Amino acid sequence: MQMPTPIRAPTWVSRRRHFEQKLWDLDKCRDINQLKQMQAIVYKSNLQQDPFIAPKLITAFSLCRQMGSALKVFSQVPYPNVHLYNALIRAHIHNFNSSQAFATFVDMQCAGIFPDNFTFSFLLKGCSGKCWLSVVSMIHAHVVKWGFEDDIYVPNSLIDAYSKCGIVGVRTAGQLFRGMKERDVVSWNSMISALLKVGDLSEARKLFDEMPQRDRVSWNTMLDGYTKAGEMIVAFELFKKMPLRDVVSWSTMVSGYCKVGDLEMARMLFDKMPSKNLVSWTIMVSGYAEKGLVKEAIGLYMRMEEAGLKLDVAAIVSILAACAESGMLSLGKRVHDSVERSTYKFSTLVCNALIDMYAKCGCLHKAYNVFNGLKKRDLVSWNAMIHGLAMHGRGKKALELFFRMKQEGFVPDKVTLVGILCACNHTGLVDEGIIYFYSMEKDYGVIPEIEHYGCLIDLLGRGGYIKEAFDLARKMPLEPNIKIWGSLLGACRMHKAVELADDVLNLLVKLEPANAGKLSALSNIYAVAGDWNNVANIRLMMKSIGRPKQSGASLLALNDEYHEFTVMDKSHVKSDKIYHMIDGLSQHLKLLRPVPVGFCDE
DNA sequence: CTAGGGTTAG
Repeated sequence: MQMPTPIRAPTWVSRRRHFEQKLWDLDKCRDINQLKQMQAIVYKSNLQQDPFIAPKLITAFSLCRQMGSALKVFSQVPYPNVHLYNALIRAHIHNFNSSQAFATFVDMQCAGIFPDNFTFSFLLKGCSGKCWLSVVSMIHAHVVKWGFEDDIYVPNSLIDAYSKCGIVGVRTAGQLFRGMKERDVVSWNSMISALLKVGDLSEARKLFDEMPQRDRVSWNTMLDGYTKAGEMIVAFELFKKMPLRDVVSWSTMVSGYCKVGDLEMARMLFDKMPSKNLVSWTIMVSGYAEKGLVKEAIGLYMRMEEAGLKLDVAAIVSILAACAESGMLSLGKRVHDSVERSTYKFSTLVCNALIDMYAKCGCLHKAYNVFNGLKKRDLVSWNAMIHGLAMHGRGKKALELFFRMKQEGFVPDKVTLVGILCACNHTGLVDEGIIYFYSMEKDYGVIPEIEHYGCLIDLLGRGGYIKEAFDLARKMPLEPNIKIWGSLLGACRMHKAVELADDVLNLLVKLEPANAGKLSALSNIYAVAGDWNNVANIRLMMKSIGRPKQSGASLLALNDEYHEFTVMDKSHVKSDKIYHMIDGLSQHLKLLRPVPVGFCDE
């Protein structure tokens, strides 16, 4: 039997349906040209005030970064309703303009439009990533006032927003959570994640065990909590217990083992993963790179490329950060090559990572090339370049750049000032450093933090103002950390100040009793000064701690091969020649300049 | 017939 020919709808019907569908999905449109076409159709059909179409247009424009057009659409509706206001609030938040979102919220109330539960969810989303406890509390008050505290979405958003406001916020979130009439899995997960953010593993675990049902996010969140804390044994137990393990679970474990330095275990899990994605590969490659395992890192990176995976911004940035950390220039260059072949070479984020990587690897000219070629520099770009120059003794150049960035209208932040102090420090500009430090709050509104104090103390110590450095460390409003004592110790050694080193010893033992490395540095100071009694004391102390000092090693990369050196290392076959060379070099340096800092600034 | 929640891995 012959099948009847299907009746085809006339083309105009299908075209109309086509447009209807398009209008329906208007808010999902992410292509600006298509969007403009659609807008023309909307205007032609006189639908620009349609209560269903107008919000969609606003959303679409905001997603295409066209806030001007979005605002225009809004202004053409004579009496906007809640939906339209909500759409505009969300549009501002999509464009990272929370203050405009709040302004819209105020406008809306002035216009006599009541907010609804959506309004608050959107506003709270605008607080995420920020630490705005007072703002969140204010929204919370409005939520109570308008009676939305029992709408499950709103308190869930509140928990999330509070959880980003430090320990106080998390406590408030906890109160809110306990007071909720009903909680869903999102409420529990948000609360667990909040507790983990402030490092309260045990409380998080309590909730995790208590919650009525757990989904994969619950398990993965808890797993991540343990891996971030380096608790790999507990993490592994949880991992085994999980009813279902997805890519995230596996990747979390791989990442955790990488972080604790167990690359073998990490690789074993990586190989066993049922499925891998870009993130998993990135974790493993970065893990190798961060630990300086060149062959493994590059080998895996190449396999990743062969597997046809295309790096995204996050992958590039993580791998480059790992390269910067270990000084793995070879892999960093490969990543740069692949960046050059992609559109990411215009990305400020990616270029900043490249600048940092090259600077940390000592390739200042390459860092500078990237910096110069950058179309849109942001504060991070300047900071990375300034810091890079500063670290390598090019303090004058760093300061020059600092003046240029101010000229171009950038406002220095705390990171910039660390770079500036570092520049002064590594160039022997003691007076300048002191001046910058004591005027940074007045000039740039940056209140000195521990890093800034650390720079200044190091600067004073190196400059021979040991007494002043100690006084500052004792009098500063922050608790000195191990790095600060370490730098004071270095200063004592450099200037043979034995009596002050005694003070450091007492404090150091209190702060970090097991840090045998610092103890041995101290014993060296006594040794230099010929105080053999104290040398013996410290050796005894180190013995009682029972952890021999792990000697610090220097790494030198030559043609993708790493050479490791330790103090007095004689293991190299040509070590005699090497030491001969070093002796010659230091003789030469002594003749050049007696000061140990500031030797290579142009 | 509109829209919303958690971000859990790099």
